[in-house]
Order: sequence, then C-alpha cells, then structure tokens
Amino acid sequence: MELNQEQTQAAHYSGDAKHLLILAGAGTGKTRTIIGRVIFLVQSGVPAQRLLMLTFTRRAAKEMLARLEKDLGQIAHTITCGTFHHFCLQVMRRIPKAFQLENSTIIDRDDAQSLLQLIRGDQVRKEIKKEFPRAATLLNYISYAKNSCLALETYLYQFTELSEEFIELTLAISTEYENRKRNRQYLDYDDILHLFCKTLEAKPELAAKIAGLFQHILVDEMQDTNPLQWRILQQLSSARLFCVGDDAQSIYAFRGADFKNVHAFSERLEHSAVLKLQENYRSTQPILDIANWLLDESHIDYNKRLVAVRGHADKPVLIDFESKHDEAAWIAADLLERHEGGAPWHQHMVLVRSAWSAKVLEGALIDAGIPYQFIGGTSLLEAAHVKDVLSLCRAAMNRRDELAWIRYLKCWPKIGDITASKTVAALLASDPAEDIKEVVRAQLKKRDDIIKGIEIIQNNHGTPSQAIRLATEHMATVFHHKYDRWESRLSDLRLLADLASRYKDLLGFVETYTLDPVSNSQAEKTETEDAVTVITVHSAKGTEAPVCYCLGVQPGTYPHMRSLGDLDAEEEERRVLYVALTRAQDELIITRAGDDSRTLFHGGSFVQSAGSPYFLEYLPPDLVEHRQYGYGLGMANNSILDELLAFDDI
DNA sequence: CACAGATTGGTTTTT
DNA sequence: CCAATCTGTG
Ligand SMILES: Nc1ncnc2c1ncn2[C@@H]1O[C@H](COP(=O)(O)OP(=O)(O)OP(=O)(O)O)[C@@H](O)[C@H]1O
Repeated sequence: MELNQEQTQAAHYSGDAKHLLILAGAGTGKTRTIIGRVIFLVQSGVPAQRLLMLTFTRRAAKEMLARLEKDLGQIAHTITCGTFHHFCLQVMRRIPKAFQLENSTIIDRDDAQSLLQLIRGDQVRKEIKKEFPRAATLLNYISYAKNSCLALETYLYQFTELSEEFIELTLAISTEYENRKRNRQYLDYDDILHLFCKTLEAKPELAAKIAGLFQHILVDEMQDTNPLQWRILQQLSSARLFCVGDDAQSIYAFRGADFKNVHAFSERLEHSAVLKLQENYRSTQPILDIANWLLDESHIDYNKRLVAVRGHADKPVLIDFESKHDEAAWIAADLLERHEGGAPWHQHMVLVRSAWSAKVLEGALIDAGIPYQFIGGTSLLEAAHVKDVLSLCRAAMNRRDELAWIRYLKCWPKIGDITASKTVAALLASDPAEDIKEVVRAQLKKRDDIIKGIEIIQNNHGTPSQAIRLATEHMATVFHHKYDRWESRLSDLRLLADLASRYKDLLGFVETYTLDPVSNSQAEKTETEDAVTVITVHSAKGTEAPVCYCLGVQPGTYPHMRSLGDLDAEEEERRVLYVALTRAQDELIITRAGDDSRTLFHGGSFVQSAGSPYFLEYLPPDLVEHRQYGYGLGMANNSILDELLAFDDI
C-alpha cells in the first residue's frame, strides 16, 4: 500500500513522543495511515495480539479489519479490534467477578427507554404529564451527563431550561432508574463504559494488567471521543496511543464529544506529538471547493483548506425540486440511467440527514426496482417483531428480566400493562427453585399458549437457531393479528434464525445482537449483492463513493430545526454537511425540495423562514452548476406570477 | 377495572 | 412518522 511522505512519517514514526495524534482533513488518508501504522508495527516485530484498535462504529471496525487482512492475511484477526463498547464488554465478560458483572443483561436503547417510561408513569403526577419530558428525552439527559462525566444535576441546571421542580423530579426518576437497573442486573450502553472506567480507576493493579496487554492502541475518529472514553484511554495510556481525527468532522456532540478535546491532546498526555496530513486523495477539486467554502463561512477557524491531488473535474450539481417526491423520483431515474450506462449500483451513495427523511426516496427506489441497503437509524432487525421474539428468549432464560417479560406478555391479546406488571411482580417475588412456568401459570390461568412459548425456548436454548424458528412459528398467529405486512416481517425472523445458527448459546447470541444489531446482516448483503447505499451522514463518516447524492439540503434540515438557537449545535450542523459533501470521489449531486413545511419557496429560490440560518443561502453561484426542475415548467426567477403572491389569501 | 383502538402533537444523529 | 394520552367497550 502506497503512502505519501507525510503519511509515511506518521505511520513509520519512531521518534521521541510516546503518543501521537494525526490531525487532518477529510479524505487525506487518515484511515489509510492508521492501517499503514499497523502494518509497520507488525513488520517491525510487534506481535499483532498486542495491538488494540478502537473505533466508534462497528462498521468502521469491520472495514479496518477487512483492509488489514489484505496486507497481513489471517494475522489481522488476532488484533483486538472493535468499538469502545465492544472492547470494554469483552474484557468484563472475560473476568466478570472483577467487575461484579455476573449474570447481567445488556439492554439496548429501546429497553432503557421502556424502563424509564415505567418509572415516569409511577412518579409523574397526572397534571404535569404532558409538560414533563418524555422517556426518550430523559434518557438523552441521563446518557449525555454520564458520557460527559457531569453530575446529572449540574447538566440539567446548566444546559436545559427545565424548572427546579422538573429537575428535582428528573433526578428522582434517574435515581430510581439506576436502582432498578442494579436490582434487575441490567447494563445499558453507557453503563458498559462507565463500569469499566470506574472499576479501572478503583483498581490500579487491574488497570495496569489490562493496559499491559497492549503495546499500542490505535484510535480512529478521535474527534468523537467523549470525556468518559477519554478517561478510559487515560487508564490505558501506559500503552502507546496512535490517534487520528479531524476537528471539522466532529458530529457527535450529542453523545458528549467535544472536538476541542483533540486540541488538548498534548496537554492531557505527556510525551505526545501532533502531526498533520495536507493532501486530499479522495475527491476532485470542485467538490473540495464547496466544502472549503462551507468552513470559511463559519465563525470558527478550522484552519483547513482541502487541496485535491487528483486535480480538476466537473462542478458539483445543485438541483431544486418542487417536492420531495420529485426529488426522489429524479434520483431514482438518474440512478437507473447511470446503471444502464454501465456503472454498478454500489458506486452510488445517497446521504440523508435523518432516517426519516429517506422514506420517500426508499419508496421511489422500490418503485423503480433499484436494490439498495439503508444504513443508520433503527435497522430492520431492531424492528418490533424481532424484539418481541428476542424478549421471549430473554424472559424464558431469566425470571428477573422485567423488560423482556413485559414485552413478551403484552404481545398476547387481552394482556396489557396491568396484567403484565402483576405477573412480573409474582416472578420477582418467586422462589428461584420454583419453575418459572408454574409461577406464570398461577397468574395467567387458561393461557397455555403463553407458557408454551416459554417452554419452547427452555427446551431449545442449546440450539438458538431452532429456538428462534419454533418461537416464531408459535407466535405467528399473534403477530399476524398484531402487525401488517406479515410476510416481509416473517422474512426478518428467518434472517434472525439464520444469524443465530452460528451461536451455541442463546443468551450469548442475544447479547452480541443487542450490541451489534446491524453490521452482520449488512456486511453479508454488500458482499453478495450489488446495491445502492442510502445512509445517514452520521453513519457515513469514514466511507466514500464515486457518486454521492446529498438529499434534502434545504433550510430546516441543514441546519436542522432542532439545533436552531444553540450556536454550538448550529455549528455542528455545518460539520454534518461538511462530512456529507466530502464523501464524494468523482461526482457530487446536491438536491433540495421546496415542499418541506419549514421552507418557504419563493420565486425559484430558497428563502429561509423567520430569519433562521441556511448554510447554502449565500453559496457563490460559480461553485456549482445550478438546475431547477418542475417550477412552473422551467420558469425562472422574477416570474410575473410572483405578483400574485400578495393575493394568496383571497 | 383492564384493554384496544382512535387521536393528537412534536418530529436528529449512535453505541 | 412515532409515542403518549384519550376515549370507548367488554
Ligand atoms: N497516498 C495515497 N495514495 C493513493 N490514494 C490514497 C492515498 N492516501 C489516501 N488515498 C485514498 O484517499 C481516499 C481517502 O482515504 P481515507 O479514507 O484513509 O481518508 P480519511 O482521512 O480517513 O478520510 P475521512 O476523514 O473523510 O474518513 C481513499 O480512497 C484512499 O484510498
């Protein structure tokens, strides 16, 4: 693999500094350099087992391993490589006693939210129920505070507008949430990091042992490290750190990341150095010109100017549509045309701001018969019916798994919150020697079908795939009634059973799956099928494609409505758009639609509503080729019809 | 009383 | 488009 001079200097570094940070713009080969570093280290005689690679997404971890395998062969798989969460959990599962983590269940966001909802229901008075933050919001607060290592109280007073009464109540709910998790032996995503970090800080000998396993730790996308992850890195810093990042691509502030942290790298770690990479290898210059312009517009000086090694090419295209349906239909038609012209589907990527905003496009792609995979948001396999089946698996194996029990029981007709809660209470109070099935039978007379489900899992827990297949069959009639489009949902459950066939232990499968609900299935799909990628910008960090469409680049989306009024949040939105624009290698197509309820369309140009900012408002016309489709059959600005606008209310 | 279906209101991003 | 609440029925 070829590296340029700067990249080589970083990858082959053997100077005085113990820790290195490579700070460089998009497409300058940071990922390539980290791979180069690993190859260099292995070839210099560092055993691959003594390398640890940490990433922020499963997808990134998988990609890195695949790239390393090309150069290093099977040795690549002896490197410990995964997300922070995955690594911490792996360590803790290997020596559970040291972390007091025996028999615990990992809960995903959905479960965490349900638990908070239960507590919210108990603790919030009826009169204020409507005003009080929802479970999802509460979870965001609790999670943010934990990831930023702030006391929840401090965070709520400083960063939210809640009244004192609401803050007190939120704190009480949070305390109860922690208690319940402890009591039921639940660990949410944040607890994985938190428990790991706390234990290491409390037991220096243990921290030293774990850190001592690795000579080098390599971290990708360092700008997204939050304070909790920083603390973990500091605990492990007897190994040498090699981190890469780009402050202009920091888009995870909502998870506690602060891009200014990378600037503090050399202050936090002694004997460290910062290196830079300057040349962009990914894109053509016109694509970078618009990205550079975007950063220049900011009040923050990112000190970046991307320069393409590849030289010049056509300008990016900016296209206005009257509606998002037109927008989606045009993209589908354009994709078809390119495919007929010989370009495989996988060379195309559509970047969306939110999972929701991709819906219309997905419809258009299905209509046009274009194969695609969607990455981001809640994946197909986090769908309700899949979680129902997994809940049955968990419930049958663990009587204290309150959330799983409630979910499973409520699948059945005539069973709602109250019956489910009563049954759970009986299970929690029951003698561990007593058969679970009998405890349930005593609560729910004449509901043999419910107990049969439990029995099926108990009898088949050694063969997860079969357990899931039989459970699906057993619940088919209920699901058929509960969900529409049953046929397509059934195929999800078949896929689930397939995934499970690689595992020997049902709960082991459920846990892996909870932490990684997407990538397995996705990887399989990309390898075997040629498909267009539709992806949220947040998931797209680090990836690239020859042809990229950035969809819905209109006021209210960039910056997103929700960020308005908070300057830091608005600035982060700029970086989100920056990441989106810099994914393209050869062609960048920016589209926007005028029928967004938040957008005012006026005379063929986009005018922001009520003085809110819009990033492309002052876009210099010479940076793009601007087209407009569908506006009164191509009528451009200054249409005489505009004079009618004043009479719209007649 | 407990559940099921209808209504309403606020809509990001991920491990 | 989903989640929480409201309202009608067994
Ligand atoms: N020295 C090089 N020679 C040829 N191609 C290169 C070189 N360095 C990087 N590239 C190519 O440039 C593209 C971007 O590289 P890479 O993904 O490593 O960049 P990055 O800095 O991680 O980008 P981002 O921050 O946007 O994720 C890749 O297609 C890579 O193959």
